[in-house]
Amino acid sequence: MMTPLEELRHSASHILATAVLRIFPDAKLDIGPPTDTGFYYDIDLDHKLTAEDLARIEAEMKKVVDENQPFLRSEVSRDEAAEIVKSRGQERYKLGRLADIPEGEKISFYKNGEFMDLCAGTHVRYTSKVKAFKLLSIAGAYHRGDEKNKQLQRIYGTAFPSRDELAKYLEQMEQAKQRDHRKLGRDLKLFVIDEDVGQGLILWTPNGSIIRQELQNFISEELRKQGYSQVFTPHIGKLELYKISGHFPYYKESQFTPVVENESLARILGEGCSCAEMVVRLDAVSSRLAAQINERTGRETITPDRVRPDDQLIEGFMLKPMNCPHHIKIYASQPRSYRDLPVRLAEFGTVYRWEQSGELNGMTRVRGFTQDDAHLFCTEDQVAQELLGCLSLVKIILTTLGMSDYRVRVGLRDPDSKKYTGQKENWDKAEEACRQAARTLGVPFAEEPGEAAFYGPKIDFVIKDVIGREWQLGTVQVDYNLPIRFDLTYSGADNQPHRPVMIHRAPFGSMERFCGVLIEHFAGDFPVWLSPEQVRLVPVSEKTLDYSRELLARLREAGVRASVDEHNDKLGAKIRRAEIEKVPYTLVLGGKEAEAKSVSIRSRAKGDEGVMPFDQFLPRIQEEIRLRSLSGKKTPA
RNA sequence: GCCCAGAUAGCUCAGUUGGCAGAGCACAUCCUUGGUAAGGAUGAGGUCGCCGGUUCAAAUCCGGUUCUGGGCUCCA
Repeated sequence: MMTPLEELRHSASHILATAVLRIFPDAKLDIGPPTDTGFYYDIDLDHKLTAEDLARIEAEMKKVVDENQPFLRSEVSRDEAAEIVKSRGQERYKLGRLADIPEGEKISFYKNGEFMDLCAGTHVRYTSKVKAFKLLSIAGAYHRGDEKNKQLQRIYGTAFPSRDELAKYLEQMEQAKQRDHRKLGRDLKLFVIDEDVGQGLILWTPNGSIIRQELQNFISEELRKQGYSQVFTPHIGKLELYKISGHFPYYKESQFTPVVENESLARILGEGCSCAEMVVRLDAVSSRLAAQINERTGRETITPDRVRPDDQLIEGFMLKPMNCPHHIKIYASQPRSYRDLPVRLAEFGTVYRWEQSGELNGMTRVRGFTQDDAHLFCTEDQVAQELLGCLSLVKIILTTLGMSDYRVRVGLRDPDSKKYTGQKENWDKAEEACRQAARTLGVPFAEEPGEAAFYGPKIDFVIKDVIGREWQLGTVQVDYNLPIRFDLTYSGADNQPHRPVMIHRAPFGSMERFCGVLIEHFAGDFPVWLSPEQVRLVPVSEKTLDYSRELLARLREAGVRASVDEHNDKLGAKIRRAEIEKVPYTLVLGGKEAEAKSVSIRSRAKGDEGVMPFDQFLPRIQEEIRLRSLSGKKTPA
């Protein structure tokens, strides 16, 4: 059953189809459902739709609305339905859609004017009910969402019960555009992406680097409190490392091509090795490694066809697509006792993944990014406690940033599938631990069977920003697989080797995505502790330039980020500049202030706050920074 | 990767049927020395994304390519 709004939008999509068929009678229709924000219709049409076509179609839709056609439902048999579809020349997609309807379910059509569509309904009574609508864009969309199928043209639009609501929605879209991190990133000089450096590779400019550094400092402080050790590891690792972990060639598609050693490359070229052969050899492993992995995992994890003689193997390195193998090697670098556990290794680790070019987006979807990563090595019994620790960290940081609106998804195994590694009892324990941990947060959480990784259950964080958009950021994952593949052990109280459990966690995902979300969350109005420039000193005239410079030195000495506006402009223009650059505090310095060693405070949050001695202002802002207070933030619109 | 649309000064954009490259903001210099969101004048700044083609002549037309945007697919 549709909500009234969905009904309205669904009806709008039928009106869209009606209009399209009037203009392009040979259009073949697929489906046209309502969405969260509007509706679309997928259409197969040789003519490439243009923006002008969109205007024409919209005008025709208005006519259909004015014609005030009733939406009429009729129920028919399966054979009759097929006949209707064929008689209208719509068999290309509609017959397939008809076949999707389960046996025994009612088959219905909805008719308005000359248009009739296979449709479960429901609809508004008359086309005239759809008063406030707008077509928004044309996009390509694969039939049934499968990239192997033909790509259809999708027309997106939206509809609301009233024109006011439509106008409000369009206004909201406009505002969202204003706070887009790509726009703010450029305006506030936070980051750039350069064509010559590469797509999806972020260059953090000085201002953005300050924000990232402050966040990292903050996270690091919390990690130290929680007993983490910070480590550094290189950006590359040998191909074999990822063959042991199983990431290569399994995730080869989403990794940068391996860096092949010069000697290896020269030898292969000398042999006149074909491309196909080269690919096989890249994937291949030595018989020694295959035997090891198969022994450890207790099954034929590496099949004999992947094994090649040593002289055919290709030596090379990979840009690391994840940090775990490196951290595992740190764990494995010395004997571990149960008394040492948990070992918590944290790193702001930069990883590289080959995202498809069409899905790159600003800072939120990139090819090189730095995870706030950590790997916890613990005993079975410690898993639950460690999960709690991970979640409390998330809670502290999100609360500090004023992002307390979030939910978690607990990914559990699919009870019917056999793809999971590890023992059932461990899974049961780990899943229950995830469930319990999520419960302690006091935020909504959903259990999703089948969403677990093959090596363990996980907890995902979905964060809602101030304008209601949701962002999937980090995850916490329990892993039984890698400790086996790397043969990790610790000595237990019984003096026997035991297998540790690993927890992977990157609660904020990556610094890039997190900062991107943060930019939009704050609309660039960062709290004082995160602001690249915390104080702008504005001399009323050149006469107080010296006083301004004196205060600048004192602020810098005190660790406050500040600058003097030395432009030859009037006060109003300097205030405006500070306002546009979103500096939280502007100190206006005229003759009176210089005389009294005071400052006239204008804050981003409250405007003109009056005059105060500088010696009083300094501790005030220092305290605000120290507390990582949100109070300096402009109240969100 | 696929579909569609773009790319002109640091930014936002104009540029007609192919005929000398434009505006506003920002920037620099000078005048002005000021009291809470734009004082005035002058100036500098461009191989019109890149490569090739058509043409007497290309920002403009054609082909290719790179990047960007909106979607689709994907996201360990």
